[in-house]
Amino acid sequence: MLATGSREGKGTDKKSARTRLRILDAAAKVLSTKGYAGMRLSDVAAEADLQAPAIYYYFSSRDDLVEEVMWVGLADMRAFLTTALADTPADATPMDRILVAVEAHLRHELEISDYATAAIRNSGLVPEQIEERHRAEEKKYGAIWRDLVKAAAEAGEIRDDLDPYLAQMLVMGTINWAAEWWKPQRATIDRVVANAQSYVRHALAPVDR
Amino acid sequence: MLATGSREGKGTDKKSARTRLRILDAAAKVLSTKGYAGMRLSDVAAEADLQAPAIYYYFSSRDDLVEEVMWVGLADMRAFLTTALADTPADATPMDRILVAVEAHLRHELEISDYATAAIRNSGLVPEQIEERHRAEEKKYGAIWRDLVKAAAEAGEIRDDLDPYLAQMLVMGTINWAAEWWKPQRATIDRVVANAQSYVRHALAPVDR
Amino acid sequence: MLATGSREGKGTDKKSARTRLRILDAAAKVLSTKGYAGMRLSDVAAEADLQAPAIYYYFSSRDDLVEEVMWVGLADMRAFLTTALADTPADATPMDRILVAVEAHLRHELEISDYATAAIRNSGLVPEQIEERHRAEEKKYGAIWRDLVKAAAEAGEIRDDLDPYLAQMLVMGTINWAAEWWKPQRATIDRVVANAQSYVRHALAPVDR
Amino acid sequence: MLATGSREGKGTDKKSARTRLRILDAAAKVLSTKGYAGMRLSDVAAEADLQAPAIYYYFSSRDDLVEEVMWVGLADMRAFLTTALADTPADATPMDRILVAVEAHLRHELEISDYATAAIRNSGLVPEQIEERHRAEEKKYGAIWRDLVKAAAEAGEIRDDLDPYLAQMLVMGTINWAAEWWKPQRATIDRVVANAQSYVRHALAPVDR
DNA sequence: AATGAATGAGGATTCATTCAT
DNA sequence: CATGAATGAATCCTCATTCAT
Repeated sequence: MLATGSREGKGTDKKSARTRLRILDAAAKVLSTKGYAGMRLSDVAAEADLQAPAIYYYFSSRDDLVEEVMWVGLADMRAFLTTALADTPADATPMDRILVAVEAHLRHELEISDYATAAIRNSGLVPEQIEERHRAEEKKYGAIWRDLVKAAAEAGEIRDDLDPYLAQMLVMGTINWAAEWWKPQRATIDRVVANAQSYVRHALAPVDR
Repeated sequence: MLATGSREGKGTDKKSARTRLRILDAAAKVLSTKGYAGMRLSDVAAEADLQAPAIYYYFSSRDDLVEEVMWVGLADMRAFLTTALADTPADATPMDRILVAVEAHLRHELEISDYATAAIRNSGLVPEQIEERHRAEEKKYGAIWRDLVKAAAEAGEIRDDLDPYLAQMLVMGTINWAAEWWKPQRATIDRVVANAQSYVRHALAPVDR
Repeated sequence: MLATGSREGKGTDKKSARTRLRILDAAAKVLSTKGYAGMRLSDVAAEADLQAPAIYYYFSSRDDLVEEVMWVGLADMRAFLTTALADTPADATPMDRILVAVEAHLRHELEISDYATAAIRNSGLVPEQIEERHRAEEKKYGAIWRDLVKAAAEAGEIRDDLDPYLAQMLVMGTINWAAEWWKPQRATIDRVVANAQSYVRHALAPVDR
Repeated sequence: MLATGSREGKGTDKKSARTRLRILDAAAKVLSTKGYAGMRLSDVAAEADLQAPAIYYYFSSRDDLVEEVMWVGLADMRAFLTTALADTPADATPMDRILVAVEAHLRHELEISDYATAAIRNSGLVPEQIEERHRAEEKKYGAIWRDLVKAAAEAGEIRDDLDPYLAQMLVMGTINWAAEWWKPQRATIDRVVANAQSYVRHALAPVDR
């Protein structure tokens, strides 16, 4: 659905690039639904409306395709988050920035969900080789959050009884898990975002007195 | 590690029952690591220290085994939670009970992790047939939480700006996600529990005034 | 490297004919190295410095290409041998003529080796259809040798204890096998020729008395 | 048809060992006919009268199977040759021993032909990995011949104008090539052996005077 | 109660071949 | 004349499952 710019040689051009993207989208969808081991190339091909061997014209192996989906999932997420934070007014407090991040993460996860869900859900299910490179990208994303939490802690916007690392992980759980339960019928994304922001703010903030 | 009683015929006996449990434990372990589609019977067999065909003496199919692991995962969790709540002093507030539930869930998830993680992680990855029966069991577990949240909301212990359903889901995310990141080296379970309880209490509670 | 005239329409012209030859040369090389079943059109294309589908402009199928290589291999060999024998002085003995043939065969095999090796090595490995037409060509080549041996036998230049047919086959082995072991580093072609001639002459000739 | 003793664990016992051997025999047959790249596991399976996947119960991969066939081909040949030479009377001359070797090689090649032909024909057609290990075994076999030729040369039983290395190669060609042309209809093995021995003796021996 | 042996149904991947450009 | 894109027919290999013992 959205892939950060163009990657690799073969076809930044027209038809070719679109086919490649169609395959990537299809893979993201299947991957987020069936998981790494459950993704069959024939499913991906059907979803992309072509024959399975055609995939090999664009990706050298199944794992190559998976890796790119997961990479795109995280990279797009990071790009989205980075942009959102860059757009934050200069006078925003560290906690404001955390809430901006919560919104960005949720909106991306629930709207572009295929890539993001694929990346999130298959985190521990892929073979070592993919895992490693994925882990590296994951670290970069986590680093942004760590900095956000750290800044808030130093500004006294996080309660003393919370360990910054654990706090960060609990927040990630709060928002990552949404991919598992959220369905459009249950609540609008706007409502989910509003609730999650309130939930997270109070979860972290010192008690007003 | 712990399976709530034995269902079905075959083995309430001694050796037989123990082998069956060994297989179940092995399956839980593999299932929580590799996911539904990635679990091979030969892996399970190796982990249980026997040959793959032997599994068929105790389970009629791969899916049957998976289903039982996931069922045990949830059933044990529910039993554990129910017991914990039953042991709560009569004068405990609804919020106190929620925090007891947070602790029970986390301890079970992180200590007995294999069954619980298997059940949690594979929630959306199993085939319809299993999914359906699992969903039914999941509902029962969710109902306990729904009642806890509802009671707290009616007692005015949950902020007005939170939708009870969404609040419940956010809490589940907070604690379910721990299975993905927690490792003994990073923090003791006691610390995780304490942090999560504080996090959840403040996430839900009305602002002190 | 050398193809006896151009058969078929397509390209007696310049560039076209050259490309066709480049493909044929490439196929000969790959065929002599990897064998019939191991020859991939993409290998041939790479060797000829073009894309695989381009081959179809010059040859109607993979087998067609193979067949032509093998045919050229034998046809060139026969042409070379025929020329060499025609150049033999009128007073040459039948044995002299055999030794001329040994030299011609060896030089051609080891110098133009690709086509010859391809033809020799894949003799029994190609599908029936090709095999049959190849066998016919092979017979013509074998006929020359049969006549050479026969003439020598009738002139009393071959020992009585040798069966002419078997003798011919043993000679063919002596010289055909060189394609398998000969490498420029080990010995010059001149030395191989000299040794082979001596070897064959004595192998066949009646004992001096 | 004949494999030197028992190799590896799985089954030196009854049925299992026999099935394994049936597969090996089948592979040798197909390999000698179609060549490395042309050998399909389904062909082997059909020849061995079982389903293709069953092969994986005995061999871990196609290449593994090929390698064992080729190894057996050479190893059996060497064992056969060694035995034949050991049985040679003490007063045999070096040339006598060469002729014994010629007979042993030919008989083995033409009678057990599948393994031997497979090993001989596919010498240059297999992938590097197999080639390397095969080459090692081939060296051992070649060493026996080198010693035979060397001994004959030192005893003055080989003409001075022949290079020992080239002479050895020419002999190998004489006898190896028989696998390509010999068919029971054309001549008995006894006749082939007799002709080849006479051919080789005179090819190498100094001229009587 | 458990295993060795074997099978059948897939699933990834390769490759000759086609076709529009 | 040649290529990029795509396809269909294999082919290797894996894995759940069966069955005789």
